[in-house]
Amino acid sequence: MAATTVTPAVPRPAAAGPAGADSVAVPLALPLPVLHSTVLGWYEANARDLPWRTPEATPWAVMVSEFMLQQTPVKRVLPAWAAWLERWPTPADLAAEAPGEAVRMWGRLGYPRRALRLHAAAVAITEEHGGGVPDDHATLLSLPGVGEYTAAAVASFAFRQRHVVLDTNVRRVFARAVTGVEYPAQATTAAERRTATALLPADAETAATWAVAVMELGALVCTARGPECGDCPLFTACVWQRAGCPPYEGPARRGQSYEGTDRQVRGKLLAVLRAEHGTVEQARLDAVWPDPVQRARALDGLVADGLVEPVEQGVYRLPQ
DNA sequence: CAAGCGTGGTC
DNA sequence: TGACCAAGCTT
Repeated sequence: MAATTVTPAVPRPAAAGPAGADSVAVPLALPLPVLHSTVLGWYEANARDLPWRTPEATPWAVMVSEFMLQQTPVKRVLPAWAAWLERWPTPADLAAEAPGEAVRMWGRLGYPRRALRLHAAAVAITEEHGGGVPDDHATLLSLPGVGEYTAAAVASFAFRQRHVVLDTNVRRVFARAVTGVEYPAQATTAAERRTATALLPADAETAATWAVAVMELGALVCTARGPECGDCPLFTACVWQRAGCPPYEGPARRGQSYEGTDRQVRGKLLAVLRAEHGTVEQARLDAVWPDPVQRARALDGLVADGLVEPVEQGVYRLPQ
């Protein structure tokens, strides 16, 4: 079958060259409609049964899931998400509480600044947007803790709109299937965005399902390590596969050291504060880490971030 | 824009 | 076992 050339949905300015000169050649050996039906069919048969994907899931429930899923695996999010929504079924419910309660409820999901930002987003929704999660991308993007990905995800998944949803899974699927490399670059490029735009179904409802379907393919089959190419619906079309699965070439991908870092100390300090419902004396915090310099730096950082509130000299608590 | 930000699991 | 990974955001 001949390779299909896909023209971007949003053409570049004419000044960039003759018409079509800047079109994105997508050497996927599949016509676009076949690509769509292949991935959508795979999704229908293989999608996980996740609670935030059910018709009963409110936009707020979808938004909470997106915050929690930022860098945290689905398995750990599932129970936390259910407990969160049980306690705070609407943005107003969360906004009515102290930010420290959000931090406490966040538990051990990691990156607790997300809890603070989710609380701040709930306050903004309640005070500035009539209590309902905004349905347009730009307004979503203006909320604390909502970046390009999360705004597109909420608009797409909760409101069934047509958006390019580029997360780490989608980027990896396109890197392999379309570009023919094992891993995408560290930062999202304009070329990636053009490719994703070119492949997005025209119909909004279809595009919304397409977005979650490609993500799911990346999460379940086209994984970072040990992809199950034998189970992949794009096996025969995949450019990386056709090239013989060449290994990643490029700069070493950044590792996340943790042992001995300020992050580890912050985690230990905050764990003490989370477990204590009142105030905490300095001595209890001093017990979590031997180095007083690093300990002080970590605590200062938590205070600067608003995750910890100094009450008086040597006494701290979660923010009220 | 590269670096910083938690926590747990995997190979 | 240490490096890498997990639906990113902010500065």
